[in-house]
Amino acid sequence: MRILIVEDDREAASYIRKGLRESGHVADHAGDGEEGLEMARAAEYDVLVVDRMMPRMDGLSMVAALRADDDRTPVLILSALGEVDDRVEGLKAGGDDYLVKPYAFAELLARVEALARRRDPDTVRTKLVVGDLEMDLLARTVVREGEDILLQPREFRLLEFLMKHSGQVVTRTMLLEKVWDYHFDPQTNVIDVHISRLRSKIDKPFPRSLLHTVRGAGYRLQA
Amino acid sequence: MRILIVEDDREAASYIRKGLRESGHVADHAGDGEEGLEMARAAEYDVLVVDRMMPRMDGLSMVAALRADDDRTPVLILSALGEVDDRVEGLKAGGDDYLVKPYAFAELLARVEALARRRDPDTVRTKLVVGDLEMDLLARTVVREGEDILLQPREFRLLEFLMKHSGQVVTRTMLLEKVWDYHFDPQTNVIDVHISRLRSKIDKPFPRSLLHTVRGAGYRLQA
DNA sequence: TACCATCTGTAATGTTATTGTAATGTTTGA
DNA sequence: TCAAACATTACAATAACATTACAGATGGTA
Repeated sequence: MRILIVEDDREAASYIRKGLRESGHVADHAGDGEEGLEMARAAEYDVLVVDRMMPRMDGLSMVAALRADDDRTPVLILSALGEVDDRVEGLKAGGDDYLVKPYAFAELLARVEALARRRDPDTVRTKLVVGDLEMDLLARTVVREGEDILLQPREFRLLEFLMKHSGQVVTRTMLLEKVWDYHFDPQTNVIDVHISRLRSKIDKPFPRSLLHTVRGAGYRLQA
Repeated sequence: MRILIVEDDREAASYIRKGLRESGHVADHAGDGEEGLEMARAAEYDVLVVDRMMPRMDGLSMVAALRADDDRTPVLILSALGEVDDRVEGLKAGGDDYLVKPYAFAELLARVEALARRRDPDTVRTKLVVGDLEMDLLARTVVREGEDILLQPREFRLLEFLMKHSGQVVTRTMLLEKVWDYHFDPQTNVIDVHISRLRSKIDKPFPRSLLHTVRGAGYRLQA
């Protein structure tokens, strides 16, 4: 995600920037409202994080100017003021959310991501990618190294779930609930069998395997 | 909740501590900034309550040092000074909230709990860090100095427990109950064996060891 | 209806990794 | 210096996982 931070306090800005980058986003920085307006007009950002009080042009004026241009990029306003009236003022100026200093970075991150999600109704991911393995949810196809792989419906659901949680361990209980809709332990080895079948299709024909067993815990899909 | 009180006035400290404990929290105490910094680095706290003026290292310097480490644990600063400028200074140093003496304990409690809640509204702690040792609970991975470390399930549980109580002595009885689900003494050396195996993986290959024996008491994981 | 193909779960069997035990060695503190 | 506490090692039992074959269910088609 591309995020523009408009904040005159360089220290605060670099702190936010660093945190956003660590969470996998691209973050630019403008030092005041005028510069921020210019940058926001020049490039497409997914979210703007705007300090309320700044030299030259304050945050609210900047947002108002942007909205006058018909730019609807979501804006999170940062402010040291916390009164209800200030909050209302901030939202009236065109802000989409309002965060009062001091705030925890985790909260800023959560709000920024919420704003972005709100914009395009939860960014319907239609393609999943893990390493050289790709799944197209609409076409219901799976490809690895350019080779088409045919999966049975249950195998497809299983792989979809694993791909959506790639890098994380997925437990047997999670699989039973999310892939089989079982809410009890069937006392059989259904999972083992399907994992085995899936492996024979997505891993066996290729040099590097993606589906790893984490003994005592579950399975992990990882490049 | 785990809270660290950094306060040189022992009487004040024990008062706060007692109150926090009565509210169901675990509260540790450090007598000055240096000790506080050390303890905060060694263990994971949910909130730090830091007195502003202390011998050796004052509260603001301590918080600044912590932030320089990229430690974002929420900090409530206690101070006898009440001017607006002091408050700003406190927040600039990296404090998250500021409470002026004299205060009512109820207010301190409210603020501490608010800070903890604000930190992650719904995010569960998924990563544990002790020194250069990191554990990702979702991915079920352990890394030290950038090296991946493979652990057996029981070793993983053991280390997870030690990391969650880092800086504290963990007794054999605690380990038997929480890692083995034994509620009796198996009269064997299971723990010794597993501690040994864990050490050979997380400590032996590295210059500084983290897992220390506390003779007659148990073990302590500390940077 | 009968036929066929496809999909999925079960169960039997094979394989491997993990864990506790016990034997033995080492350190520590009184 | 001695006993207790802790550390290390090897090994065998067993629990966890993998694979295969098979059979019931389902749905389409003549």
